[in-house]
Amino acid sequence: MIKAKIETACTECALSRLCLPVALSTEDVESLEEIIDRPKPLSRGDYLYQAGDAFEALYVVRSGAVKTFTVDPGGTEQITGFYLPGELFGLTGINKPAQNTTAQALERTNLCVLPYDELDRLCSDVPSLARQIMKVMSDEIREDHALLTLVSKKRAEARLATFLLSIAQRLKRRQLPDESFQLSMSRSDIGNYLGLAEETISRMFTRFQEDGLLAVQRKQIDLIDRDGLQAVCDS
Amino acid sequence: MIKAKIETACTECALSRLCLPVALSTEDVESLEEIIDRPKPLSRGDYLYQAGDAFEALYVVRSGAVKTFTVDPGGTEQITGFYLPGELFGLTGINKPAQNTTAQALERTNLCVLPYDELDRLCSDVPSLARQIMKVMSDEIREDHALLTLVSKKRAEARLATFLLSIAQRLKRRQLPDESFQLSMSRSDIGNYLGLAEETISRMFTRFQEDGLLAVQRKQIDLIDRDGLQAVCDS
DNA sequence: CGTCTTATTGATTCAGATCAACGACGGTGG
DNA sequence: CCACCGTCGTTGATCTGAATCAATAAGACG
Repeated sequence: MIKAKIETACTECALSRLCLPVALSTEDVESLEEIIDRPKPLSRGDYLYQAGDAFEALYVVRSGAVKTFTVDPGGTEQITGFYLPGELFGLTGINKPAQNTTAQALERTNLCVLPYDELDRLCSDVPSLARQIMKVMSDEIREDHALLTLVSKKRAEARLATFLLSIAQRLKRRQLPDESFQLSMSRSDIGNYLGLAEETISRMFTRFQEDGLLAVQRKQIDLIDRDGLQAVCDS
Repeated sequence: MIKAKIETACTECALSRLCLPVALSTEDVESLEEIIDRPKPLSRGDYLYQAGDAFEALYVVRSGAVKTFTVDPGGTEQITGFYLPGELFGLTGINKPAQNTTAQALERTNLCVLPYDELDRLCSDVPSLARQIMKVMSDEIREDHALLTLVSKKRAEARLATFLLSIAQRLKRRQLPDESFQLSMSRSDIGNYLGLAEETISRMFTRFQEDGLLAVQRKQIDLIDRDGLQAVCDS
């Protein structure tokens, strides 16, 4: 079957342990399987949905990366998350009339799409699925609180060091290289996310490099001294 | 019945329109009713639960006020929310081994306690209850994102003005006085929440007063020029 | 190969933190 | 009921981290 490469079943998917199926029986995964859509890959810059769109689905990144952001009434943009392979997003739309977030691909990206009305129906039959969704939501709330602490209480170096270690840790969980990787987002995106100017991000990268913590070449990052970076996180 | 005053049923409760029962049938509210516990009032400073405690329940404020906060590995405290009458909290513990948040009463406070294992069982029978909990969680995520934008992108005056208008709006929804009210949290708590020093909060209060936006007497706040305050939010 | 975007680096400014001192409540016990 | 003490809030002076403004450099892409 030609579509085989794209239509990887959940049961075959290397990410399934990290995704929704984690708490489900084989049988329940098969029910989930039936409602999942795997659309054609998105290109860098493509929107998955925009603020104001009807809420239709949850999404899981299979490959590539996605950012989500809100725009407040005054036009201020705030990036609320970067999503890497195996990560579920789109939860802010649940039971809301419309999306208030926009989601955009940061590079060529493949997704699993979980249409929400069918997912919701499935939740009635499979309580553990509802429970798993709630767990993912409560994880998201906790992560948001950690980010708030970072942005509200830590200095610029600590913010960037924490960000980099978080990316590395998430790559590692997906068994992707975590010492040497490509950032898919711009300096300006990182700054927006961390509440810093893009110039500050640049300067911090330079400083980390001078301090022998990492090697930077544009978007390519090589972690050299993780303990050192970890120490910077607490400053 | 002597306990009548404390044991106000959900169906009688003025807050029920704002609380979980909003999406439930009378019958389902009665099921919910059966699992709700209404303990004796808490005094200022009492802990509802602390980080590390087992996750046992969700909570609704009936009167008084509660703050929740996290403490990161380095000991940094971050207040993650203030909860007023009718507001549900405790969601970060769902499907987690333990609380990572601490909840503390800011003044004499009455609560409704929803034991989670029973609530979870009820969710299997009443899909709209699960849906309503998910909605509250996704609300919380959205609010956290709004707070992140506030802390990461706005100046001190805008942060405090937004905070005050948000309190007023929430009081109004509960039909409580929203022009003239008592803040139950300290300057230091407000500063912690908004990512500012307590001295800065003090100075902003003074400035707002000089500008004729409000009158402050210690914890007593009287809003004078809401449009003016609103304008400060966008600066 | 030229153009456009993204990143880097430097100079200067500024908002808010920090340090320090004082004042005003409010709770407690005599 | 009043006086004391401790906490909380206010105000002032100074410092500093990061923003902003400005210019250049380095890729990316057509």
